[in-house]
Amino acid sequence: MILTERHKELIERIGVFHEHKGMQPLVGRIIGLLLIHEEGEVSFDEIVEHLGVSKSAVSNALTFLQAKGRCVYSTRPGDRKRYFALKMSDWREDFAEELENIAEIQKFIDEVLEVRTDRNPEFNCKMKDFSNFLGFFKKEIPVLFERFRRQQG
Amino acid sequence: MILTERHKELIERIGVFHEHKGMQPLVGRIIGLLLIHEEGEVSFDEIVEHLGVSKSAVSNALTFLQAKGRCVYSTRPGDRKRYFALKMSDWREDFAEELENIAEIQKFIDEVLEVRTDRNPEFNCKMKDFSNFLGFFKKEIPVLFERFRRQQG
DNA sequence: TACTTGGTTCTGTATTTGCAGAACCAAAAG
DNA sequence: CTTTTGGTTCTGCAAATACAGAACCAAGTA
Repeated sequence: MILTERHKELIERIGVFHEHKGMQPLVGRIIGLLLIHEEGEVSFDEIVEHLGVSKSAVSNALTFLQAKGRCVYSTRPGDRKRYFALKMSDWREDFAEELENIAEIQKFIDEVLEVRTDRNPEFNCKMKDFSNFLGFFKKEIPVLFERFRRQQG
Repeated sequence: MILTERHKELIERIGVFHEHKGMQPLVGRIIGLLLIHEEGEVSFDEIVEHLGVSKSAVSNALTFLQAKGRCVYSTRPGDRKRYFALKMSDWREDFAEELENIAEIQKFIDEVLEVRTDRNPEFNCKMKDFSNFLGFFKKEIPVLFERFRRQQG
């Protein structure tokens, strides 16, 4: 597959987006390439060539993506190459996990409430309120997915 | 206020949590300290002493937190010190913003769908499905807050 | 057997990050 | 005016990051 300027520019932007989420630059670019590539499956050396980076960098980035469960590879009979693809099928679990991660702050809020005195009841009250919302939010996550499923039919 | 070992250890854990979100270490520690401190308002030099860091580092971290709108300071008559506090009142807006941020991936998914061919319809279909969910999710965010408000009465 | 292919692991390095320390500045106090 | 207080800005550096390049390895090929 030949990448146009538009493709390349979009890959860069997807890369930067993922950098902001804490991933290393190349990992984000690879996600972009795997999203954009027509077949959805891209060989190791195609990644090296399209992104213009070293084999070692690609090897490390792919190991990371596989460890995170965001990427898998398949092989083909009579072909030693590995063809890498995103696990798009897992978007529900991945997204739910992200939501639960941001709600993790509740654990800390609750621990803080345990060690706080009553000297600033208003502050404590707002924290308690936030904690209650986070508890509510976590319970609502599966409900949200269920409602989406029904709405889609 | 004197910080116990438990306080200090909790501040560290809150710091690491925020580091994972992409903040620099000291910023996370300061958030922890402001959460734990009884009065909720902490002077500049108290931060320096409790966290054992330099004035310059604290100055930069506080500037960052204020720019992000997560922190404000107040002053007291006849006292030139600034007392810093978290904007706990803004947790709704902050949390909503975080949710919208993680849903931002939809923009990229849609752009990718525009440039993709039909050579892998199954992959495209899963992406479309994800995009639809993200659209649904964004609309549901305010609904979620409203339902929480009613439930709390 | 030696050679190629496909990828991994090791070593070194340019760049970036995160902070310390000192110089600095503005406002208040003496 | 000089000194002190409270905080900011500038300079420099130690450590971490992210990658290149080379050595390396296992499995297949000639």
